[in-house]
Amino acid sequence: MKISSEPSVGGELWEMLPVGPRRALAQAAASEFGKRGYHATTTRHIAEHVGMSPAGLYVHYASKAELLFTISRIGHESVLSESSAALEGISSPDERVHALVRSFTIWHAVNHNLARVIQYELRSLEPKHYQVIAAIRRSTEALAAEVFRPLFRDAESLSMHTVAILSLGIDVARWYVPGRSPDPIVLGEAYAKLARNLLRA
Amino acid sequence: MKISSEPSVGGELWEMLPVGPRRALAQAAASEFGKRGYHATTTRHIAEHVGMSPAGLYVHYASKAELLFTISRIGHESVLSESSAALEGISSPDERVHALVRSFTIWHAVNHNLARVIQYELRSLEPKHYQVIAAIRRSTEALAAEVFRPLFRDAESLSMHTVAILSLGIDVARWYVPGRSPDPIVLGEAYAKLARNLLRA
DNA sequence: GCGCTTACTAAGCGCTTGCTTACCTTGCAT
DNA sequence: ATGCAAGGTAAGCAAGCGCTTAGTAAGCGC
Repeated sequence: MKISSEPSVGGELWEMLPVGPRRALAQAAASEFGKRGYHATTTRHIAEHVGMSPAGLYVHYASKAELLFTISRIGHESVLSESSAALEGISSPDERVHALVRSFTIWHAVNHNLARVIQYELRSLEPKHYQVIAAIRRSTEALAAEVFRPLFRDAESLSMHTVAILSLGIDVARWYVPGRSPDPIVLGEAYAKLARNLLRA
Repeated sequence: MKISSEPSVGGELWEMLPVGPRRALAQAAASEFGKRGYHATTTRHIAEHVGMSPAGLYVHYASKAELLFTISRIGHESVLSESSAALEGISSPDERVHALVRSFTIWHAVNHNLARVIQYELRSLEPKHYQVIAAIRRSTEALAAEVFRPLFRDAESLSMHTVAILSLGIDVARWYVPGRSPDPIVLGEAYAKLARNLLRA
């Protein structure tokens, strides 16, 4: 049943936005926010990135905050859906751990710029936006905990190991440098093995 | 020889600054930068935090950037010295790994606010300041690699495992919440065991 | 007592910020 | 042909920013 659509490592990230200025602005904002941080990035930076006047941005987005929200939502939904997709058809607990960690790590390596935004700019979201994002994050964490649960007895130990393994993937966004760091797929495979070592207590 | 001075978990962090407004301002800035981020924090926030007028800050620091540099340097030097101190008198490779990870993790949990600044505001440093900070970071990473080296054959594997284990400690700064998260010492002990599991390949 | 340094404040300057306004095209249904 | 919505620009506004200036008050050596 996986003939027509392979996982294809982060291809259709921006597909939920129409081709055109709305998508281009979101991509530009993701790039700039990821490089400089939300508060250090000006609307003029973003506009210039797409070759538009500063005012042109407001034809497509109501505010800089809405741009951050859009980006953050797309990123979080992508992580969740790719993690979920990676588990499809896999039933062995060990293999499920492997598939999840591998997918999660690869996502943060391939999309390290966007990952920085969604992981480190949560506090820059407006309260109403944050609530929406937080809900998606809870789903992702719940999915991970569900995958790791078969390997644990007590909830406390499960919780700590879940946090630790997600930490490994998330922190990739902080240190990953395209040229100097390992290939995403190599890294994902290595981290998946690391996680399985970590989980045999 | 350890009669008078125990490690004492992050006690003398600010002692290199004289008691008084200079120290108070640094602590206030660390607190505000950690909470809101460097670029979202204004000099008025910091001044208000110590009950001073916005202009009073500039009697003790030349700029907001110098405040960030001072904080970052103190934090990085503290991590390095505490990590180094934790290894004193320990010769068994396994125990050295345990001591380092334990100390590193505890530091990031106890000082999670300052840790956020030193780990996530590197790009906010001015180029000249960054060079100084980067040198300290290289020392810390070298220390960690030295501790892990006895357990590895090839340099590539050592490098990846070093990054991964430091990731665990650093990412504590991102998610740690004083009331809801484990006690720093408990967490440090747990993560040290995690790291030893991780390192038996 | 005097002069000088140190620590601080009130006021505000120059600049940048996010965003708005007024206007100008272009494409297209009627 | 024409009316009009959609997408863009030039100019600029109000607010907030880091930081400076001018002045005050207290402490201290002599």
